[in-house]
Order: sequence, then C-alpha cells, then structure tokens
Amino acid sequence: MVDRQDNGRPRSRRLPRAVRERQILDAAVEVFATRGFHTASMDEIAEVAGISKPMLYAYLGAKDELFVACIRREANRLIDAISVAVEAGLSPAEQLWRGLRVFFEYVSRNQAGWAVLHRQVNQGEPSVSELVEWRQRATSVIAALLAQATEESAQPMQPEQTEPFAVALVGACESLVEWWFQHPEHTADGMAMRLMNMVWMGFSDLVEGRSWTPDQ
Amino acid sequence: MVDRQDNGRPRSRRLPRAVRERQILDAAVEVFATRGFHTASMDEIAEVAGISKPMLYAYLGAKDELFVACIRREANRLIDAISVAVEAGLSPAEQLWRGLRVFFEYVSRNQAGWAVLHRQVNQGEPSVSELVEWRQRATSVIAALLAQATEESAQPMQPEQTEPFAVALVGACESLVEWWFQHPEHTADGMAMRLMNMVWMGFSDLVEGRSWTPDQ
Amino acid sequence: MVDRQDNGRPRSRRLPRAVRERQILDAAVEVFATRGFHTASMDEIAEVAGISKPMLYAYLGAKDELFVACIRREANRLIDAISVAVEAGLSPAEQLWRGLRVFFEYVSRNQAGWAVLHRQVNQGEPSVSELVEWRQRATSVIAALLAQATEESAQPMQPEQTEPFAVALVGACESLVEWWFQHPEHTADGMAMRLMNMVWMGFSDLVEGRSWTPDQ
Amino acid sequence: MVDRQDNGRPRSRRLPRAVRERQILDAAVEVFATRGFHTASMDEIAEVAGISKPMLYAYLGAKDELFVACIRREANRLIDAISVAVEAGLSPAEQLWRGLRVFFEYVSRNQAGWAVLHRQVNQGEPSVSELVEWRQRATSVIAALLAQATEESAQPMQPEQTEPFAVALVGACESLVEWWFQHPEHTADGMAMRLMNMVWMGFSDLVEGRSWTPDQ
DNA sequence: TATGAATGAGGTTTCATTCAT
DNA sequence: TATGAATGAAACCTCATTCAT
Repeated sequence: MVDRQDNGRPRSRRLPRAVRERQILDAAVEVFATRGFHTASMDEIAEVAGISKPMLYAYLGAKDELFVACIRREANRLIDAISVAVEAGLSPAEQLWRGLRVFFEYVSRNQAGWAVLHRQVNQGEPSVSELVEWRQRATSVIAALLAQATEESAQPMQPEQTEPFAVALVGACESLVEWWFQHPEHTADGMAMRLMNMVWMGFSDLVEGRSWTPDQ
Repeated sequence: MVDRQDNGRPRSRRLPRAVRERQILDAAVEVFATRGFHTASMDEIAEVAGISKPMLYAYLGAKDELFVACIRREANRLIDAISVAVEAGLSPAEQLWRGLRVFFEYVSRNQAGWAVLHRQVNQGEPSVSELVEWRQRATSVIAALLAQATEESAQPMQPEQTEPFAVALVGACESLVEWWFQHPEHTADGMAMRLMNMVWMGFSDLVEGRSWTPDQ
Repeated sequence: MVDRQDNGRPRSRRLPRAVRERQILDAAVEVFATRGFHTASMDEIAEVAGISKPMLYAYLGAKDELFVACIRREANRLIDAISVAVEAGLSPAEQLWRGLRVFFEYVSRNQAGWAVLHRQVNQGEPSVSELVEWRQRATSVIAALLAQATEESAQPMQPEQTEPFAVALVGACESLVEWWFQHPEHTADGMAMRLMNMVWMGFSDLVEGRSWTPDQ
Repeated sequence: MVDRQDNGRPRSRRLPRAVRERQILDAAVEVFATRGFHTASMDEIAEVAGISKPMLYAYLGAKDELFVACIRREANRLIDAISVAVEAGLSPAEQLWRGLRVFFEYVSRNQAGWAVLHRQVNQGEPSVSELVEWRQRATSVIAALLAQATEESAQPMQPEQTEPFAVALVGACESLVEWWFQHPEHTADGMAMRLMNMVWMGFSDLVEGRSWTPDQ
C-alpha cells in the first residue's frame, strides 16, 4: 500500500536525522557545484533535496553554514581517501605517487564534490576561510612530505622551505584537473605520472644540487 | 537661477568617450577586485567611478558585460607586458624565464587587475567563458614555447603534447602568486626562479629521457 | 529495550493536567514578559516549559489563546491579592490605601506577571480585548470606591462620574510602577503614599468644593 | 493632458525628496497606528504610501529606522505644539493648564500620531529606546515645572523630588486620553481641567503642608 | 500521551536595471 | 548628455502550526 497523493516523486518522509542530513548535503553539493555559491539558491537546494526550506534551515543552518558543511564534508572525504592510500612506511616519492593517483581517481569519480572545493568563493565571502583552511591543510601535508624527502640529502630542507613547492604542486594539480575534465581520454595514472615527472623530477634535481640559473 | 556647469564637485563632465571608459573600467576593476563579482554592486562602481548609474550602463552595458570588459582589458595588459619582455630570438628557456619574471613583477604592481583575472567567477556565470578564454591563450603560448624547446631533441613534441605541462605551469603560477602575496619578503625574481627550477628542470629531464617511473 | 519512564532528564512526564497547565503558564509568562508578545516564540516557551510544542498546543491552544490565558491568570492573581487586603467594612480612603499598598507589593514580587499585564499588545491584536477588559475591571472597582466616598458629601457622585478619576489613577499607577523599577530605593508604602497624597487629596478637595479654575 | 496609463490611482511620480519623505512618513504613521509595530508590514506601508518597497527602504531605511523616524516626527510635533502654547512668563499653574489643554486638543486631532507614541513597543525591541526617551523628555519638563511651583513655598523641591509626580501625571494623561477616545462627548478643556483638579490640587495640598497619612 | 519531523505562508531586504526629466 | 527617482523580481530566513509515529 503505497502512500497516496504521491505525485511521482518518491520523496520519503520522516527520515531519521542522519539520513536527512546526508540527503541535504548531497543536494547542496550538487547545486553548489552546478551553480556556484552565489548563484545557487536555497530554494533550489531544498527542492533538489526534496524537503521544504524550513527543514533545510533547521538541519544545516543558513546558506553560509550549509556551504561550509559541504566543504567540510567533501574535504574530509577527499583527504580520507588519500590518507588510506598513503601508507606511512613508504618512501616519500612512493607516498606522493600514491597520493596523486588516488587524488585524480577520487576527483574524477566525484566531480561535484571537487567543484565545491575549487573555485567557489570570491573574496569577501564569510566562507572563504574554510576553503583557505582546507587548502592549507593539503599544502602542509605535501610540504612535510617534501621536507622528509630531503632528510638524507646534502642539504635537508625545513617544511617552511618546501612550502612554496607544495603550493605550486597544489596549484598544478587543480589546474590539471580542470584540463583533464576536458580531455577525459587520459587516465588518472597518466595524470599523476605527469605531475611526478614534472614536479618531482624538478624537485629532485634541486635537492641534488642541479639547478637552473639564468644566463647560462 | 540654478547653478550649472560647476557645483563644486571635481566630478568632471563631458569627457571624451575613451577617457570616461577608462575611468569606469578603473573603478570597476577596483571594486570587483575588492568585493568579488557577485558581491560588487553597480551602485558602488558608479560611485567610485564618479558617475551615475545610467551612464555606467550607457557606456559599458550590464554587469556581466562590464565584468567581461574588465577581464579583457586586464588580460591584454598582462599579456602585452609579457610580450614586450619575451623577445623572439631568445632561447625557449630564456623566454620562459623572462616571461615569468615580468609576470610576477606585473602582478605585484597590479594586484587589483590580477584579482579580476583570478578566482572571480563560479561556474554557471555567463562571464566564465571570457576567463577561460584568456587562460587558454596564456596556456597556448607556453605550450608552444615548450614544444619549441623540444625541437632539437631526440623526441620533438607537438604543442598538444606539451599542453598539460603548460596547464600545470599556469596553475602553479596562480597558486604561487597567492602564496607570494602572503610572503612578500620574496622577490619577483626569486619566485620566477623557483618555478624555473621546478618546472623547467623537470621538463628538461623528461625531454632528455630521464623520467620517473613507479616501483623503483 | 528502549528506555522508558526516565531517561535522566528531570522533565517529568504524565503529570496531572492542572500541574502541567501551571507549568506551561509559568513558562509562558516568563517568556512573554522577557520578550514581549510578538518576539516571543512558541519554540522558546515550549523549551522553557520543558515540553514539546504539540503538547503546548494541546494544553493551551494557539499563541493568542495562550497569551490570553496568561493575562487571565495574572490579572486574577493580582486582583485576588488586592481583594483580600481590602476589607469591606473600612472607609474608602482606608480601602484605597490598602489596595495601593498591596498592589505595589504584589507587583514588585511578581514583575513578570505584571509585565504581561502591561504594555504588551499593540492595537490590532486579537488579544487586546482581554487586556482592555481586565483594566476595565480594575477601573470599575476604583470608580465605585470613589463614588462611595462621596456618598455623604454635599454632592454625591455616580460611578460614571468618578470613572475618569479612576482611569487617571490607574494610569498613574502603571506609570509609577515603571518609574519605581528604576528607583528601587523607595518602598511600596512610599509609592502608595505618594499616590494617596496626589490623587486622593485632589479628589477630596474637589468633593469638598475646592476646585481649580483657570484665570485666577 | 493627464498622464496616460493611469489606472485610477493618482500616484504622483518623480516627486522631490522632501515631499516623498513626508508622504512616506504619513503612510507609515497611519499603518503603524492601525496595526501596531509588529503587525504592520512594509508591504502595506509601501502600498499606502503609493510607492514601491525599494523606494521605501531607500528613503527611510529598515523597519526599525522607519519606526524611529515616525516617533521622532510625532514627538516633535506634539512637543512643538505644546511649547508654542506654554509661554515662559506665566505662572506654573497657568503653564501646566495651557500645556494640558493643547495636549488634549492636539491628540484628538492627530490620533494616529498619538497611537505611534503610545503603547507600541514591547520589551526587547530595538526601537524602545526612542519611545522611552521622548517620554522621559516630557516627564522632565513637567518635573521642572512642578519644582518651579514650589520655589516660593516653605519647602522648595528639587526636580528629582517632583519627578515621581510628573511620572504619575504623564501616566494619568495617557490613560485619560484612551478613555476620552471612548467618551468623545467631553471637551479637551474638560479633560485638562479634570487633571488640574486632581493632580494640581493634590500637589498644592502637599506643598502647603496638607498631606494624607494612614490611620488618621 | 507525547514528540521529532515537517511545512505553508509570509516577512524584510537588496540589487540590477530603466524611466522621465 | 546626464541623472535622480523608481521598480520588478527574487533572495534569505523565521514562525506558528500540524502530521505521523
């Protein structure tokens, strides 16, 4: 005996809190990804989530907070996925390689989630800090990895010194992801390898004393 | 007898069209840079420009179009500045080096202009295409440069093959600029050198046959 | 095996109706007094009362009705307190004096209740009538008292004639209470005496034929 | 040649700022008086004013500010009207008498304005302070008048001492106004005289040493 | 009985855009 | 040409109220 008055949508009612919350976050991520933060409207999110606006507000707060919740979830998911792949005992190169591979794989399977983490917020928004923070987290991890890779070299580097390299790597990643989405014929491994070849090789050269200088 | 012609305000009237347009664009770039595209209001732009809103619309059209005009001007300025520095006869490495140096110098002197070109538009905006396009232009130039650098090597590459490297380089640049703004103790040359050391060295390795492979 | 009957919260269940109702009214009076009728939310009242909103509605109806119930209870309490003090056999002056004293005492001990009776409702609300009505009741009693005081004078007055005096007295009371709350150094007796001296003396003068006239 | 497209309303367009502002205030006072602060909607005010909501906001700000503007205007009007009548050289009694007369006259001619000044705001509103302030102003004036009246008596009083009397008088006035609106057969002079007889006589008794004491 | 979950309706506010002078 | 004045449309958010368990 199906519920009457159903007008086609299987909008389930009276769900437990956790389920609804996930439902809402899914909808919000989808809408934010498609429309961008500003252009997205709470009306549309509520509709996609299959609930009314008051519920939307009751569960996850105002638009800003909802957006922050999206970022938080997606950032955690991404970082968790990578953490699982990067085992502690491995060499830095191996760790970086695995991390990159998983990153590209994850991103291609979860494009909406990635869109929320990337290029969403203009200056002046209250939610920028959350985006900045997760990016900082990612950068720090990589900077630490790079520093560790120099430990046994002639000139060990501190994370403060490797930070700009990490920053550049993160930027290159972001940029390449966008390019990849338009050239889907490449594989995740291929993308990761590209980055290893470019950034890691250049970094190794530097560590080993081979560096580029102008006019020579 | 109402006052005409001059009521004390320095707001000049009856300027030639080109001057007015520049005035408006200056104001618009400033406001867009500070507030971001969405948060910027036409009211504020008109006020900063020292004209009334109807004039604003008459000169440069609706908000989208105005924003596109800003991007176009700033992108052209940036690319022009770089073009001047990159002389045709030089080696690819030298060209890239000069280009990067000028890029960082230009950006630090014109932060508002750069802010308009970077991280301003979320998906779903009509003006995204303009941003994508200028980024594409920059990428193409670099890709061509990289291709040219391989011409005399064992395995010459086509621009299509060097494109992902160019994309990564652009991303790394963008990312580093942001980092630089928070670490202003570094010089433009230092920033450019960092990138050369990382990307160019890695690229050279690759061209010369040294590449990174997993499992080793 | 779900926990029943007691989950740790002191929120008691299954109380007899009268107790519950008092609990709710206490909460409602407190919230209405603090926030005012409009700004008060049923959510907060339910929370303060320690019950769920559906129960709130089941026991005392919609917001308007709940508010009316509050007024009714507080008005009755106040009037009861005064009635006890005013014994029938006394002289009008003595009755008035006792009534005022008890009024000020009561009000200072029950500020929340007083706040509900005073300055809560703007015109246009459905619950105004209840407020008007209790005020009318108070006025009538005083008017009768004043009339009775004139019975043995040269010109006995009907309650219709003493009514404006009663109205003024009520207004003066309300106004003085507010002033008193900001000057708590005075005693209830002092406040009552002030009113007796002002209103009763003036009234006595009038009854005894001494009246103020302009142009003199 | 009447403007075309007129759909019946004589809504005049493109008025100078001052005129529009008065128009809006008139409408706002009317609506606030009828509905009360909370129940009044900006929609209705805009409609009554014959303008669109954005204009409403552009001219006088948010609802709070608009309400404050109403209070300020009405309070000033009332106080101005009274100030004109109360000439400086007169005796305190004469001044009070004239002030009261004008007060009642004014209020009866401007009931909406009075409603805005009286019983509009519940605790907790941001605009209370404005109401409190104007009431305070009125009280101070009266307190000073009463103090002045005692100057030549045996026991001159300071305004701090006469303040509670002033407070009571203000409350009596407010209360009587409401009663008067329901008994319009009385005249303004009659109302003022009632107050003089009650409050002034009582006060005079007190000043001259005749006071009421319990148990006697 | 008691409640967590849900919503319809309505409020305030802002902004891009355009008349009418 | 140049603008003060004006608005339609839509955004976010809250609240009193009621199902369905």
